[in-house]
Amino acid sequence: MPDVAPADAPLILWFRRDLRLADHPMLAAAVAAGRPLVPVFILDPETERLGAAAKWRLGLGVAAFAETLAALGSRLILRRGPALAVLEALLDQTGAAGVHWSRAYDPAGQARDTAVKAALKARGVQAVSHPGHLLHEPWTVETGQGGFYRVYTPFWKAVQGRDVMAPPPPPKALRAPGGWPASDRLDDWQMGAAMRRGAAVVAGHVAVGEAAALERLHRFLSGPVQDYATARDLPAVQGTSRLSENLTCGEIGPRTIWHAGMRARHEGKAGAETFLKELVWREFAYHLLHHTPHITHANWKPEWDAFPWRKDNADAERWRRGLTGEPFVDAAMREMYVTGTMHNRGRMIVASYLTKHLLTDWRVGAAWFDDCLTDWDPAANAMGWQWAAGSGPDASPYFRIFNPATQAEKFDPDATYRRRFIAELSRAPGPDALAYFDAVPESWQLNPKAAYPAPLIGLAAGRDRALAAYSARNS
DNA sequence: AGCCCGTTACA
DNA sequence: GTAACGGGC
Repeated sequence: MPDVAPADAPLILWFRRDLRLADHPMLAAAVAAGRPLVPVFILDPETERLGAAAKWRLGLGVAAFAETLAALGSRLILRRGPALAVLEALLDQTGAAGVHWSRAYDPAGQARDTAVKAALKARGVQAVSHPGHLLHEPWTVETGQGGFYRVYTPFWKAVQGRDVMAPPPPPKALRAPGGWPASDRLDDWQMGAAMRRGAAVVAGHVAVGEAAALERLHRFLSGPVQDYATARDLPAVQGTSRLSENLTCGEIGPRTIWHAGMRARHEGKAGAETFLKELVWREFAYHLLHHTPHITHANWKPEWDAFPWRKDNADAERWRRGLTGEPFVDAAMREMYVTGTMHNRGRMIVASYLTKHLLTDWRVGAAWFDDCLTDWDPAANAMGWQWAAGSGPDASPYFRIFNPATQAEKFDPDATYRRRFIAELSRAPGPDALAYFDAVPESWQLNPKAAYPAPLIGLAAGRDRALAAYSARNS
């Protein structure tokens, strides 16, 4: 639409999970428009619904981003309520010419954004959504037949040779409006309320903000990337970039990571290609989420609706508490409580154990990850759980059941990881193992001196039971 | 991005 | 005896 608003009418920049200055197409476009800018973060119902750890972590990101904006002579206005109502009030208060944001790809976010865009356009103001969260818009990657990809490897082949937009540089200054609209105080939002005791423990393991994210990227590419292909599988080793936490809040853009990874590959750094492939796994998850949004809540393959998953149950509660008696499983579950993240190897093992050995619905596990992960991502969590359960695309066949003991021998041969997180296995437990008891709810009444529990189910018996349930459904 | 068991090849 | 490999789950 033609821009007929007065020249000094500001633009509202609606920030969501894009809390950065660099590699930010929306911000670059808004700065180029030359108008005063009113950055806003809205605690809307969709954001309120985040899991405890994700919401707490997002709050830290918002605080850091507000400081970043302040250093540029701008501000981050905080408002709470349904997004459309908040934006309409801000439009009235500022006389803004329009609202810009970076696109969301999850079903709830998309539904919200579609309604907001329609309503704003009906008011006669600009409503512009921009790319930025992904390397490529999901609808632009197509198979030869014009469909979407269901299998990772062809997706990777389609994506690896594509040009990725060069990241726009960060703006040096942001033009302030003549006056600032009122802002809530972040502390009043209590975004960490649901974390209870856990926040104090997990706080020691986060790296918040754009500068911290870039530091992680550069540290990784200047060393650990060389061993990434093998070290990434060892949970006792810090062999990964750990950027998932920053990516999910948008404190770093995927295009920045892509170009840095490509440079490392050109420089002949071993592991760089494997690293790029992991970034493309994230991209693939969003591709699937866009084309099959039911992946978040329903079996991706509907024939799995007949499978007799157990709903939530006492075994699943033991799993949540890191008390299955299976050391690799419990170490990983406790790692999540202590650090807010879980090593990828651990995620595959605990998901296999819950869905196969404990025959429990993958949605029970996915819901727990929603609540506990500071790096929670709607696309990756859904794809990962369905991959593990066997109900997803490009999924492991059902019979691919992880054996936690075999996995431990292969990937944690000296038990460093298991002992790091399970106090009961050491006479002198280390700080991470003890921190678990400080992080969990007091109502669990856990104590590091208690005996480590016997396994919930034998590994062979659990495997046989899962295979039997599967073949009963297929005969 | 698995596991397990049977077979085979070779020390 | 044990490592490597393949097929079926």
